[in-house]
Amino acid sequence: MAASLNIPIDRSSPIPLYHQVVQGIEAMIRSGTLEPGSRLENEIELAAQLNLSRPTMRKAMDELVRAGLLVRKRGVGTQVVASQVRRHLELSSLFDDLSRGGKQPTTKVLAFRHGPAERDIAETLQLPPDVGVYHFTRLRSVGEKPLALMENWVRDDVAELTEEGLRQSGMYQILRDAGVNFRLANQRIGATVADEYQAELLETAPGSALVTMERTAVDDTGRNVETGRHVYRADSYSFEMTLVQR
Amino acid sequence: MAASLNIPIDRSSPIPLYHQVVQGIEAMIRSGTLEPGSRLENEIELAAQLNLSRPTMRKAMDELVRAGLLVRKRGVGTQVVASQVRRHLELSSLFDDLSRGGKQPTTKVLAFRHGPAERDIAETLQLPPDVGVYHFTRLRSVGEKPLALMENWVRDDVAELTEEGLRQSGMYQILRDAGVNFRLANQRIGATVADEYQAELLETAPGSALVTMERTAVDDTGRNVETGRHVYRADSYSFEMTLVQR
DNA sequence: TTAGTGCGTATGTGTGGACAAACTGTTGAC
DNA sequence: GTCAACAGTTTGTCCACACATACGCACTAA
Repeated sequence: MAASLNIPIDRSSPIPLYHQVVQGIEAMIRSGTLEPGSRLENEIELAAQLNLSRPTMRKAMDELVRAGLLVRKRGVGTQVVASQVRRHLELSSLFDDLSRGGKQPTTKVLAFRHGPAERDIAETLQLPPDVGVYHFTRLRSVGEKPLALMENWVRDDVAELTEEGLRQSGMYQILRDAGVNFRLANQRIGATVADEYQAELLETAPGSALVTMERTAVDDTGRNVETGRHVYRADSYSFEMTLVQR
Repeated sequence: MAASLNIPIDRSSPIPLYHQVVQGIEAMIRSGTLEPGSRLENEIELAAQLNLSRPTMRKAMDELVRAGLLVRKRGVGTQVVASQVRRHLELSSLFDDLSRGGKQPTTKVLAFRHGPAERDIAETLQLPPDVGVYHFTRLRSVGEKPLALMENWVRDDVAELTEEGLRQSGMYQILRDAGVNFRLANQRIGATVADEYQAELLETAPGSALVTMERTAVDDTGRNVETGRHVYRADSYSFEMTLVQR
């Protein structure tokens, strides 16, 4: 038996119709109203039920297929994916992640400098000659437990950063508030073992495992705004993601 | 000056028109014909140049925006992203990755078993009661250099696996050849340090850093086909990806 | 000089229709 | 009884059109 949708569509809302449908179906899947593995009515029928055109309905379903929540097969139909799906790895900061998880992250600024960039950083960020960088190192903890040691470089023509500001909130939040719209980031995840310096700060033993992450973030004007090198205690942090076949 | 496109469109090809455009633009960007940061003509004009409708043109550009190669701004136009963009982290095996990189991966099967699943594995794979698993451990090397130690479980109702087959090619290749269409995978990346067993096999020192990866893969019918726990030498392997803000 | 207004331009959203291609189950021939 | 051809269903692709909305710039008025 194919499942119908019962989603309120508000045509006066500023939220696009297809996105209202996306939110509605996602809510039904995550709440269990649409069971894993169940089959949906065909596109034409669903569009008619919600008084939408088929292209609009399809656009909504396209997004859900990309997100990995639905699976389509020509000549057969559309199904809800059986396994639970995490949200796609997002372009967010550790601070936001922890905050959303109900944790209380605290930040200690270990070093803070503002000036011209070293050559390798200037190259990584593709900096014009007259643009400098903020360079700072932070220790991020949850409760009393240190979690991450983070070194970052931010070009100084996108926002004004202060040591005080970095203590108060996440770097990404500050940059977003300053009008930076992040678009994408190149990221590399690896592993290393703690040296004495890292071990002392992270309150772990030298030689214990650390997750390493290097990231360079790009804004909507195509500038490389920020690059950083982070290490995380492996016993407290790992990267989870859902990969979707295209 | 806004850039035009010069892409051959073959309307008799089985490849959809919008995908031909995607391939064409991507090729122009990667070859440098379209320079990073350069602006494209507007959608209407580009569609006209290629004798396509605007929706088709937009669908192509949508994909490139999602892939992080283009950036659009309403009222302004479409630009090529300045920084170089890696391909999105794909649902592929280490074997494929190495082969594409021109390497010659070799595989040693350390253990191979076929039978009923342990309870935690049965739960992870959501196995029906009468389905068993293949359980095997492999050592993957490039040249003489060991790179990864991989333990996997595969449900036995999707394909027939043999020790010999696993020596010859990658697990994903075997499963694909057997008609399994992978759709998505949940994956977790972390770090650990090598114990004596791992160190000996990977020809490194106990206590050296290893990248860990756990993955469960889902096929297009929604079944959890495979799960595995891998460790990689951190000095030889890391995970690279491009995150795209949506 | 400067702040605000308006207009042109480009992308964003939504509709309707047409035909193609793939999969499934059934029918019919041998 | 087996297998191939066929028809029905459903998603995939493509087009033409209309209107909404955001951005940037030039012009205007205080």
